[in-house]
Amino acid sequence: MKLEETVSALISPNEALFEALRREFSAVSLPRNELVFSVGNVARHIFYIEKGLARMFYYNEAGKDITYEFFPENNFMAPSESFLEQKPSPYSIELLEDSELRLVSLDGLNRLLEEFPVVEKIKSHILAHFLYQANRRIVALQFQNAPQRYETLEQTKGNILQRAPLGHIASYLGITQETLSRIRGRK
Amino acid sequence: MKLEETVSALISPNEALFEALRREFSAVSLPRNELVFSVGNVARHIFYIEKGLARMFYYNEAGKDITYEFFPENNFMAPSESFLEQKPSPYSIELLEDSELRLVSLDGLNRLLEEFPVVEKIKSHILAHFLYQANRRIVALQFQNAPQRYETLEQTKGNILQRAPLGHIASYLGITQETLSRIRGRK
DNA sequence: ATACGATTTTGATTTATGTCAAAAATCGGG
DNA sequence: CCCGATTTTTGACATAAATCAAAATCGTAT
Repeated sequence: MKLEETVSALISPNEALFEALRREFSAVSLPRNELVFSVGNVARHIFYIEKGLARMFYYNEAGKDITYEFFPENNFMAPSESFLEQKPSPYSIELLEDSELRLVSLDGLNRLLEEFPVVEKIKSHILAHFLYQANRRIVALQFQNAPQRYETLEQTKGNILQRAPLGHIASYLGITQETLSRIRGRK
Repeated sequence: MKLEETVSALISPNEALFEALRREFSAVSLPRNELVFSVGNVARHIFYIEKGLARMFYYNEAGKDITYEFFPENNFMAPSESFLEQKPSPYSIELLEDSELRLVSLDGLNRLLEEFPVVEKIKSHILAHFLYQANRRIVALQFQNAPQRYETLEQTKGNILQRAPLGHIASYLGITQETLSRIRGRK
């Protein structure tokens, strides 16, 4: 079970905790194109993606579909602000491949936190990890040009390039798909 | 004491904890232009800025000084990844105004965490807050044009516009100072 | 294997923003 | 209060990337 492995890497293993995790995290297999969470709702779950690929996206003022982030297997994924603050999310999440997910509800997470205070550390770790990713993203968007950002993505999440459609990758990079196609062409 | 107020807003107050905070967070007043932390070092402190204004910045490959973030009074501030993972930081922090800071060392923080497990919650809160900020930043940089980003900054951190020099604001927005000057001119 | 729709590429043109240079305004120390 | 240094503005031009349009390619269901 991938979730267990990820958790083990964060804290010293503990069988009682693992049992609780198995109890609180339900497993579900969903097909490609499934909308796992949709805009306007309050997030009621945190997901862990054991297999497959998902993307979180939003529609900008012009109504354009913009990919905010990709989540390949072995990652936690959630509209964090919506989930933690229990407010409506501007983002949706959809699957780009047939996927296997684990999900925990807010109640489930709170039970875990109460029973195993060490879970707060896992939470910190996950948040910190999200934050580092976001930081790198900002640096890239702030002062790299399009080919450099593509290069950066290739280095950090190379497999996404083969797995996600062009348009999604382009909006993730903050460019149009025509520009991305040209960048690819020149290499 | 501002730090206490901020902490009180996050968890239910507790005099013993406050006393420990006073013990572990030293206070220091520093003048404008002071370099509080510099690139290449491993961060040994987390700062809380009670009064004044600071900025975190880095030099990109072209050697250009780029402002990554501004920290006005009543904010926690740190090269988080460097501090939490104890590795060298690509960022420096300098004061843009005479400031009053509180700072806690990693040891100090660990003592607090051990003595008051609830501090882990404060940590999660702070990380979550940083993450939300970063998320908004990414959305702005990903698909807003320069005037829109300026507008967004005006709405979210309007006072910075009067307090920080043009060049720093421009690099924060991912544009040149000439472009920023023109945006201001047209309004 | 074929055909249709979706995705990607290519081309021509426009636009936003960068670059380089110099003038104007502002700031801070003596 | 004044002067040199720094910061901001303005101008002319260059360039990266957007837009609009159409052609080519790919993937999938029949």
